[in-house]
Amino acid sequence: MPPPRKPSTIEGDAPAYRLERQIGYLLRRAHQRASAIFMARFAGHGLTPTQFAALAKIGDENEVSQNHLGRLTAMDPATMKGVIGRLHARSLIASKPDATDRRRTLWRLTESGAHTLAQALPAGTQTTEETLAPLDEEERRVFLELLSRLV
Amino acid sequence: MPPPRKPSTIEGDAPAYRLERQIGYLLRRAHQRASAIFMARFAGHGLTPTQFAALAKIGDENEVSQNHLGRLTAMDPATMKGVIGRLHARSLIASKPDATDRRRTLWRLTESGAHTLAQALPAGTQTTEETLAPLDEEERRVFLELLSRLV
DNA sequence: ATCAAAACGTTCGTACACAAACAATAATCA
DNA sequence: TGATTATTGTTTGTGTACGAACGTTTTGAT
Repeated sequence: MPPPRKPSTIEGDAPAYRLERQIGYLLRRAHQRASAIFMARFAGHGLTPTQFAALAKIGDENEVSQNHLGRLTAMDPATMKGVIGRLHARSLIASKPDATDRRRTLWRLTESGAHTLAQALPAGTQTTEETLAPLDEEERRVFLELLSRLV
Repeated sequence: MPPPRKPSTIEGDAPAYRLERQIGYLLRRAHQRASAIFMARFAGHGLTPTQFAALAKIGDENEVSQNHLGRLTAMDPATMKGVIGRLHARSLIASKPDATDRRRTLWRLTESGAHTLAQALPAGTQTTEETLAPLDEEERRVFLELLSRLV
């Protein structure tokens, strides 16, 4: 007669639900690590990942409304408001009302913002490089391909 | 003689830095999506991803100190404090002082917490399933393998 | 046994992330 | 045109995430 099955908390018996196998958990940890690498690389620039993303996209677009920028950078309006506010407080961006839509505020880089962005851009590339360091070239390609399909 | 390279902000010319190719950005978006799926699946249980992770690990460990639980679930002490506090406020967990180390607080599931965890566990598995839906079996295996090496 | 270093948990401050509700404006369509 | 619907941006509230500084307790090295 086999020994009775013990509850999963007993030593030597693996739990049924393995946290470290859930993608949600792994994505959270990978994102934590990527953010930490980013913050270290950008320490001298004083930019967070979302602030840098917003700055880069404003640079690309030249002029963009707040909600549209949120869609371009995957931030909801409430989050965007905060990010914009902090960039604006540092005079990295400036606004003007949209001439044809009085609901909109258009944002663009200031000279200082363009300068900050240009200075910071290499750190962006380096961050991706360092975050992917555990993988070789082929693995990186595959990983980015699969990750892109999960967003 | 090739045309001169224009600055990245000019129409029709792709920017040098592509936000949507940076893993940090992709990880943030994938994590956002995974969290949204989690919250939908766990709406009836009233648990966030971190709360569920903590509950599951306390269940595995039977009895665990606050900082140790933080290491098991990838939360720093300040974050752990908040998560523990909310679980405790709902009486899903209970504490007692560690007999041999007066700095420590040991946490365990209450009956209600064990019940809630048991009820919620299937939703955990379903969340991973739904989050990985865009990938086939082989792709999931590869993705989890690579992601595990990036945490 | 003592003293320095480490670990435990707390507090404060800043920054995402998002639901929900809201006023103002614009777009749509009957 | 006039009413309905959608979009833009704001506010409030809750929940991670983490740096930094702190008091208490334990550990380790001398």
